[in-house]
Amino acid sequence: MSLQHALLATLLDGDATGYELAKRFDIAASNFWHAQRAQLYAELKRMEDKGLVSGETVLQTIRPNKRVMSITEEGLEELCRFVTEPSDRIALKDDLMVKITALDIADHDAVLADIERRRESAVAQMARYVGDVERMLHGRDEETFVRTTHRIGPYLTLLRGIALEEENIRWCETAARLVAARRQRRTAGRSRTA
Amino acid sequence: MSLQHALLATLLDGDATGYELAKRFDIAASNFWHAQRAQLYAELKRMEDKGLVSGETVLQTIRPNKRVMSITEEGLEELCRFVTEPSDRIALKDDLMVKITALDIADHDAVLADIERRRESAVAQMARYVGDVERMLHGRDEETFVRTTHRIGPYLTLLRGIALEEENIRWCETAARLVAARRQRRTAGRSRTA
DNA sequence: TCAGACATGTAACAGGTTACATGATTGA
DNA sequence: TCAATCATGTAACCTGTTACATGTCTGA
Repeated sequence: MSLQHALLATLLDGDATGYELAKRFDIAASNFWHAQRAQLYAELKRMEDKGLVSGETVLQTIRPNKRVMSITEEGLEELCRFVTEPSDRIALKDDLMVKITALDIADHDAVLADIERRRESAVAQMARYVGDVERMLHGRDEETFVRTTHRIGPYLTLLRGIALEEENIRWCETAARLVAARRQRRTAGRSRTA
Repeated sequence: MSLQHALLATLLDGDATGYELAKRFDIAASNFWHAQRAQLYAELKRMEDKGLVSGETVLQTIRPNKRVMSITEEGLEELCRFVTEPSDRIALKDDLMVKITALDIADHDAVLADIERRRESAVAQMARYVGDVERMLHGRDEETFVRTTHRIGPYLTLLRGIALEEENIRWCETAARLVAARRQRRTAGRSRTA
């Protein structure tokens, strides 16, 4: 299982509580992983038992106490080992594509609305990624950035996120066009036979 | 859960045994879903109990007997209902991106090899999809095809698969270039300080 | 002769989701 | 006043993976 590895990689950005980590993970890993908060707490506990992370309780007065997790030497080693292992194939589940497969037996308007929702969220997500990249480059061009930065990993995953969303948007537009064209045909056919 | 819906959609291509369905699913849904054979048998049984599919046992002599599943009226209705529902967000887990995130702490050569493997499988997968599209169009141009075919759903998911793989290939090339550039820098730095 | 296709399934385990419980503080 | 943020966690349940069991036929 590599949610553990995903969490270790996220901790490279600095120590965090489970709560903070969940939010960070949701942003930083949004284009390649997703996990529930409830899952993180359980996973972090297991990781602590294994010695991959260590948690320190910070007492607070007006807020509930928190446990700040940090990656240990062993965690770092385990992450290194994982990074040099060959990867599995991408696991994905896309509801919309199931609907698209069965599109022809159902109401086209509902599917068109669904495609439009997907397009809109892709546009929004892409804008976020573009902003992140600009903040990361901080005025430098890519070549300079790659030469001078401490870590290029997060930059590369952002590029991926942008490319993925662009592709998403393009596909949504094509699909909407073709489905709409077909709906016309069906409607025309219906009025002819009516 | 919508593995059930994914299976119903796959059965629109015709009746099938669990075994056949698993193979079909692996090909037709390869760019948006993946399921284990063991899971299908369990799921099909549950679907039969619900009345979404009906199975007929076919006795065979030289082969083990088989159960051919077909979608029922109720299954069709349930699928229609599902298609008009709004979709969830895409769920994906990509190991490689976790590795890329943590790339900077580990051996770059291993990651480069991993990126290259990903690129190669994307190239192969794309070639398969392109072949599928050609077989589907069967000499017709897109406009004619969309006007005359019985189902456009499978065509749209194929377009998506192709776009996804193209994007994959492009990203792999960019990432490999940037990681290689950085490895050079590191190696140069090392020899300077040695 | 050996791998792979055909064909179905179970059992054990690992991973993931949803709902619930608690409760103060802060900003709209 | 209402929703959101901070902060942690449990319990029940649902999904998904891996390994195992069985046995013949076909082609390389």
